[in-house]
Amino acid sequence: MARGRPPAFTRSQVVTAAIRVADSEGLEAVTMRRIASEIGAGAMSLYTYVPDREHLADLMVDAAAGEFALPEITGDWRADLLALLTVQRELMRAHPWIPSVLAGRQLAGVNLLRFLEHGLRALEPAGLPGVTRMTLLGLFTGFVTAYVTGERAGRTDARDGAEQIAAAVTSGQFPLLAAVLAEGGDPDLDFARIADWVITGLVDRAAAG
Amino acid sequence: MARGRPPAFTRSQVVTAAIRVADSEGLEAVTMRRIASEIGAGAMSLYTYVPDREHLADLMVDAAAGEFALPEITGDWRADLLALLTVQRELMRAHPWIPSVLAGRQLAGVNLLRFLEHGLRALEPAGLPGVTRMTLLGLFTGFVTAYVTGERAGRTDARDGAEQIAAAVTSGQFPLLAAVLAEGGDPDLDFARIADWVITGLVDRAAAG
DNA sequence: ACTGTTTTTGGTACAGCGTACGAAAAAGGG
DNA sequence: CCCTTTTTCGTACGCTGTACCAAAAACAGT
Repeated sequence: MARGRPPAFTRSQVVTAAIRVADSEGLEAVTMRRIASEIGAGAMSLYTYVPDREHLADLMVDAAAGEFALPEITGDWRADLLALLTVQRELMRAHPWIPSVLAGRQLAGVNLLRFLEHGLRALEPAGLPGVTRMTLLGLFTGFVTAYVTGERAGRTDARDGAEQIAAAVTSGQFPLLAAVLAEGGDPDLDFARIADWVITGLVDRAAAG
Repeated sequence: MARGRPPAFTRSQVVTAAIRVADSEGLEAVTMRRIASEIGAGAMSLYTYVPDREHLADLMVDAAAGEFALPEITGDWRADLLALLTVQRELMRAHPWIPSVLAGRQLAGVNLLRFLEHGLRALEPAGLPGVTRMTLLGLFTGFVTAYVTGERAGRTDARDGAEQIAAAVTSGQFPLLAAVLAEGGDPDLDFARIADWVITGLVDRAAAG
């Protein structure tokens, strides 16, 4: 068995290098040549392990998801879902490029399916039909994505697109926005609290029909 | 006044052409050369109207948002927010590439700020602090994005990544997922109902603290 | 030991990308 | 009529993904 020239690398090696580069330099730094040189391979050798660049990005997301252990199921669906969403948040905070790979698509890698299966288990005691549970889990992930995005924007927008907002506010076209920004106030809406609103609010109403 | 050679095109012309191409052939078909030839300009002439390709994408999102009129505010925040989210959904359905431009970032174009201002107005009767209102609106948008993404995935994944899911299901690693998929059942969770869960669930709990 | 067979490696090459640069063109002001 | 200002767009460069293919490296059978 094992005919042919033996592989000098592994798919996991490729994907891991790509994740490392994306984490430190952004997704646009992940080029085939760059990742190849990162592991000491020729550029074209990557194509033995990965069909193309787009597929590589998908594999990166799934591999990143695989880094995180899923919390035990306790049977308390509120707590279990909160724990799951907290892990998803950690995942996106650790790998800020994930939302842009996931955007507008729905991947089905093993580790992502693991998350989904876990969510279905957590939701079991709530007694909802299958389709509803699936839909809710998709929405939960959407919330986490939106929260993390807003969280990071709050940290960077202050320097980044601030002049655009400032101009808009001074223009007087957006009085409520201006008022809210003037009012300031610490965000201090911690993740656990909002996530609990989302979870409880949605599941309760879904159960009510 | 008006010194110098007069412009042969307008920024809006560029952005409109880019939107048309993105709508019919996807965002990756939006290249500088392509858009230029679309309006009959030389490739480099675009840079008079747009700083670079990334900025063009941002302008596309804002211009697309500008196509949609915002519904009247009635004072019933539940209905008003539902109407707003419905418009946002229409926007993303009309321009499926929007989520991938928005992913992981927070734009501040005039038309997007108009949406935000409108949401703040709709939320006024709910009597929430400014920061909370802002956060909720961000989450609502995240919900719409997730819903639309799931909606389209339901239509295309059946042909697209189905073999990946099928393999996972047959593997026996994901019993609950397998059960849910076997159970089938029409999604039939219409947007208005779920959006109302989200709105009411979140606002109620936010009001409760 | 030699000769297929099979697989991986990675160099070369190509089309297409964003865009820097600069000469030509087209307007108004003096 | 020329000077200044602005826009136009051809040319060019470095970078991208990746098709193609010869060379290399392993095993199987004789």
